[in-house]
Amino acid sequence: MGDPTHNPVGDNAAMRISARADYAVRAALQLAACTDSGPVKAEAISAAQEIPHKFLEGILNDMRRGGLVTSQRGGNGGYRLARPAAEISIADVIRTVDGPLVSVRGVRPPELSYSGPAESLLPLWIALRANVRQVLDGTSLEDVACSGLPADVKKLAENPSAWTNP
Amino acid sequence: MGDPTHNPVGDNAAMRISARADYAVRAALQLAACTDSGPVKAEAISAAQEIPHKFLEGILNDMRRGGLVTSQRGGNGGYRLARPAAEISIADVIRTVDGPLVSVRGVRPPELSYSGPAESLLPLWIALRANVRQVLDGTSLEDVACSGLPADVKKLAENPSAWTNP
DNA sequence: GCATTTCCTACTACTCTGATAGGGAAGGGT
DNA sequence: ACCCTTCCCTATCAGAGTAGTAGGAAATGC
Repeated sequence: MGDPTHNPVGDNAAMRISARADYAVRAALQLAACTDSGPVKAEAISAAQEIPHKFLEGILNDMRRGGLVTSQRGGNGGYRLARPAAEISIADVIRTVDGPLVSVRGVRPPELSYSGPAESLLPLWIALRANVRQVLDGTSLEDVACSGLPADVKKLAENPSAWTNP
Repeated sequence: MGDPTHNPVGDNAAMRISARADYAVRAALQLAACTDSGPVKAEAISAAQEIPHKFLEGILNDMRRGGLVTSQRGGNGGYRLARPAAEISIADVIRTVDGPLVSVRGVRPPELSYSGPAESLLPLWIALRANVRQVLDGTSLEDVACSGLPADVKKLAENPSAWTNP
């Protein structure tokens, strides 16, 4: 008992950022960087960020439907951000391609209800979500691509213990 | 364009707490509550928290292998916490049944590397993870089951805007 | 030896993830 | 008018993970 080499069920994490979300954010950052040089082709983004290009096409399409980017077909078409990079948060991008930021058992925290000794679990999930939002809603594409992370986020990332695995 | 009724791809969230993790925490809380009354049967937990009992059995087993609970078979056997409830964090429980807290595309943040305008994405994920840890590592079973959430967590949960969906 | 309760293995149904393939539709240049 | 480029749409796929269910073997206490 108390087996120190215990490995959980899978090697999969409890809260995971999907490849879609990661790719979407990186694509958006690429668009934020190349701001005043006309539309950027999917192929260019795919090459710059090493994202499978057909997969990326689908993601860019979702972002267009979500109103995050606009597109132009033909000759030298491509994509560009629909709004200034400073007005698009990382959370906006993730929500657009992956839905709500945080859920528990598939439902958003406010829809949950617990009883007995688990009653205070609901406020805990709410606090967790609030903390996730603080980082992802509070950081814009411009912050990441150019001007540097917001002060509070930078502070979190500067703590060396934040970089170590459990 | 900018379709206001846009619904992402699935209705699934970006970062989700699985049913396993939610059940595991609630079961552990139930054990934390019934501390000095001998071992608690899986069936009792399952009834109290409305968790499918065969599913719960598997989860309790994982927690035993992970050294979080001890078990006793036969007559009036059951489960109890292996350590005092104040010394087991919510993160401990989740890691035991679901692996690492946060991952991006299946790998833990420190293993990632980004280039170009996405370079500052790594510290962002690190900050995100730090914030998740702050809540889940900083809250014990006892906090949730009896003594009330830690001050900083309570503060997060008291903000009304934390309770609204985007 | 018998009831109880944990422990183990296997199985199922379904969904999600991370892609790939092929072609159709729009736009621009000449 | 033509053609080339680039986005846009639909379909398909293999593999993995999720949430359970089922049946029985092994331990414990009376």
